[in-house]
Amino acid sequence: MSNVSEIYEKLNAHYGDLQWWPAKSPYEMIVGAVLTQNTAWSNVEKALANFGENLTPRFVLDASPSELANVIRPAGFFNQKATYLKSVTEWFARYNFDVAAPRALEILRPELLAVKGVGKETADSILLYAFGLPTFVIDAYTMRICARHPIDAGKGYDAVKAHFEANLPRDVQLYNNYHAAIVYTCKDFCRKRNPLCEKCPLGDTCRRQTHE
DNA sequence: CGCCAGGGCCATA
DNA sequence: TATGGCCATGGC
Repeated sequence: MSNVSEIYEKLNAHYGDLQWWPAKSPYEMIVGAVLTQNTAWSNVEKALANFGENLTPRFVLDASPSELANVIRPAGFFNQKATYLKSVTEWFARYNFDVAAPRALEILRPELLAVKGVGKETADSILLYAFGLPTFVIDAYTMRICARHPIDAGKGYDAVKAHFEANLPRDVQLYNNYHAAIVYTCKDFCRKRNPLCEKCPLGDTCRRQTHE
């Protein structure tokens, strides 16, 4: 029984089965994954809302860089992200903007990592939450949980990802739910500024019981 | 006012 | 391979 699975049991007991990502469609999920890079989700929501009826691959591909940048302005880094959205959408076009057909993780992940603006976290998020493939997502929240709890996951994205996957059944629903629960936990309790360790589902194993 | 947010790219050593 | 600078908005 590893700490990885023990922590999951506690999170699942608190949050239940989330089966998550705040998006109405796979393409919206992909756009959100890029827009949320080092950005508060509240700002991503504003940018997504700015698309209106234009949250489509066609609009993103056809819009001028400055036009697209203006739409996503509230999400920050808008010039970079405009080009990133175009490049990831061009990649998605290879698959007819369709996530339904069977895809191999071993093919899609290297392809995504070769896309400008798609790093490991964004790639894994897209693969797990849009394509439904079993790859564990590591983000700043996951790193924070690892730092505050007795999880000897090693250092760096690849090591932490490998540690989680090695200690869990290779299951898409589980990966989805686990990462979602980590995000909820960090937003609700395990915050950087005002952590609520007393009420946190993981409070009993937290190394940071006291607030500075 | 400063710090932070669900990263990633690029230059440099 | 591993840092550091850079990108930028909005909430607190």
